[in-house]
Amino acid sequence: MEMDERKTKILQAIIRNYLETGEPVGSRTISKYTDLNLSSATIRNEMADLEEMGYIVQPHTSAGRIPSDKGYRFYVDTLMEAKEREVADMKDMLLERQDRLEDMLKSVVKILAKDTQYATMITAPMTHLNKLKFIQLSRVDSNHLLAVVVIEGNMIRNRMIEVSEEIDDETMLKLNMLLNTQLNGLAIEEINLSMVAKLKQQAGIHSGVIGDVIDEVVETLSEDKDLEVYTSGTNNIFKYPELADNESARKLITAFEEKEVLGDIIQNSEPGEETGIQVYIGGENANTNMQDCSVVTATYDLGDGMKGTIGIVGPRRMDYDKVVGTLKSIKTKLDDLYRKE
Amino acid sequence: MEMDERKTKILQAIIRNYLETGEPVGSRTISKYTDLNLSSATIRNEMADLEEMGYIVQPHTSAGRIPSDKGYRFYVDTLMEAKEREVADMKDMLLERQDRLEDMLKSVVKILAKDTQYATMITAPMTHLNKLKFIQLSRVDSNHLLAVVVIEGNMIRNRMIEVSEEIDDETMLKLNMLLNTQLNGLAIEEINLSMVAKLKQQAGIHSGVIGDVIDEVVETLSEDKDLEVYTSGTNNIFKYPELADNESARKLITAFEEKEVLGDIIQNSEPGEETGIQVYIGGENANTNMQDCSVVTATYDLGDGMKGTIGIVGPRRMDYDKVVGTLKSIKTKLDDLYRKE
DNA sequence: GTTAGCACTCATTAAAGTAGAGTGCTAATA
DNA sequence: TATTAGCACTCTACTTTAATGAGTGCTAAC
Repeated sequence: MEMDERKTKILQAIIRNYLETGEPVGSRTISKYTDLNLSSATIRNEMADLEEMGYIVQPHTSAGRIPSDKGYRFYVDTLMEAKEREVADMKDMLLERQDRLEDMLKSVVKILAKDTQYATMITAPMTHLNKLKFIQLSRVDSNHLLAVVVIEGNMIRNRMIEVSEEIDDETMLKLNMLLNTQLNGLAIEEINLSMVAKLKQQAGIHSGVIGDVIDEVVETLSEDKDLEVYTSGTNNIFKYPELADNESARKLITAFEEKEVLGDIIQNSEPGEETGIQVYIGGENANTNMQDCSVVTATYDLGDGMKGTIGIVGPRRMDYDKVVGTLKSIKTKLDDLYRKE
Repeated sequence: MEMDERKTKILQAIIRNYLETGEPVGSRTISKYTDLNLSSATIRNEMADLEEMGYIVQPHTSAGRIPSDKGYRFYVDTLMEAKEREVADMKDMLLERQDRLEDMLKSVVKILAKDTQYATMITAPMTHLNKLKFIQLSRVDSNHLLAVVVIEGNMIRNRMIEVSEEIDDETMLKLNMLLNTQLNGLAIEEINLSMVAKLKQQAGIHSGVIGDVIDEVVETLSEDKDLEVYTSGTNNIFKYPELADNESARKLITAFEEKEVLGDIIQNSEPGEETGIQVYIGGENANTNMQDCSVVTATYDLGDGMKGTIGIVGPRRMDYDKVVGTLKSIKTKLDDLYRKE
């Protein structure tokens, strides 16, 4: 049996209706809902077919139908019309362009959660592929040095280093020069052992300090592998009965608390062809805690290889049109934001 | 009517039992539970008295009694024996003394949540009373300066500053000198307008940049008013039926997501006499979202006026002995940690 | 002052009955 | 051949009723 136009229309009507109400939809409803002018009996026959094909299921005999994962998938792939949607407040916010990326991300998830009424998350752009732009070593007090590392894209990392020997101003200057001339422009993968040895040699009697510093720099650079994830609107899950029961809620809250888990989910999402947007429906999610819900992710790109991901988590019956539309719009904005200049 | 020893014993027995089971306790249970050798009828009479005095309540006629807020209060104030409790893992962790305070705090809440099975939170030590220790201004690229500010206690803040005019090395050196000689050792409150004016004057043609920098510095220093709060074990609330229903859970999750709210709660807690530990039972909580639960806070002190707060949130019938004991122990450890040296 | 005994209350649970939504199937219709 | 009206059937959700039992308050006896 294959999908004809009428079946498609009916399936669409079922899904649309179910997205709205959250109740199984019956044949009579569809008979009136659509402009097909078919009796409920005919619809019933078609629905039996759709069920056989696996697009819809019955929670129990004598209930209406609800979309299966396959049904949603069909809807998302071929039926959905996601128009870019303006998000209020977002525009102003992005125009201001907070100088702290962190604050910007926090604002984005927050606005997104408020706008969509789902739980949202966003990862800071990954930087471990990036290049060292600038290192500054300063003496804070007699036995503490401060290493500030700036990475391409102006991400800043700093680190206190304890030193046993006191270091005079002249040496500081020399060390700074050394570090900057040798390391700038390198990606972390390029900092290998032989280079470290060379640096240490050049540092002479201060090779110990240089060693420490480089260790710290490398660690600093690799450290954002446990990348930051910001979340918002977790409480929105209580708006959807299918997620609000004790067990599901616990699972989700746990997942949202353990940012590492979130990071995995969000990071493993394929960039998703041309759009950069991916939809994972129910069982399609790799993470077991997420198989009761749907996750939509969007990869944004701030240029210089700095990519991050936005994720929206809601019930299976989430408003895919709206969510995808919103994400498209935000993705575009973020992509444009830094690239323009 | 006043509290005699027998009433006290009975009240204690009721509370202990209720803390364990979460079920209203009846007179017969107490009659067997205690070593008073009294019949249930006698207990009933005493319980009627205790109810009249407001220490216990009946959910409904023909149910046993449960402690009222007043009852818990009495228990916490005079009946509880909180012995310091070792927390596994904690010791090792603190000995290592992560160089990033942030990581340390994250570990603490995590371990605490795992140990107590309640939801936990911790604030980073407040620094806004602290003094500027060190400022470093560096040129990152032609139109970006990086300001790194180190505060007493080695808290680091940094900030990118956009400048229109390019600044040469010599000027950078001068500006750095100027900033450090003039501002070091000052608390934020001491940086006033006349001082800023003076600095600008001294900076001559670069007064614009100096102005920007000072603005940023001041903002940077004040910025940790929206202080960091780390949380863990939020999902533990689902372990306690009285908090796990939809409405209560939503409230709590929301509170835990909005760190500002948490910050208020945790910050407004009185240091709590000699122990530094405070217990807020049910309605005693100022925040409306928290009135279904109990909150125990402890103020820790890393020296140099750097104080932070730990909070544990659980049901009214939380194991106060354990929680207070644990907090005492951790508080001591944290207090000692940095002070020793 | 303490306790045994008893009537009473009320939440909880189970069982039974009712209503209604929706289906599948059949036979009639266009 | 496709569509539809009609009907018996199914199953959930809700309401009602009854049974159970834990626990109380009170009284009278010890």
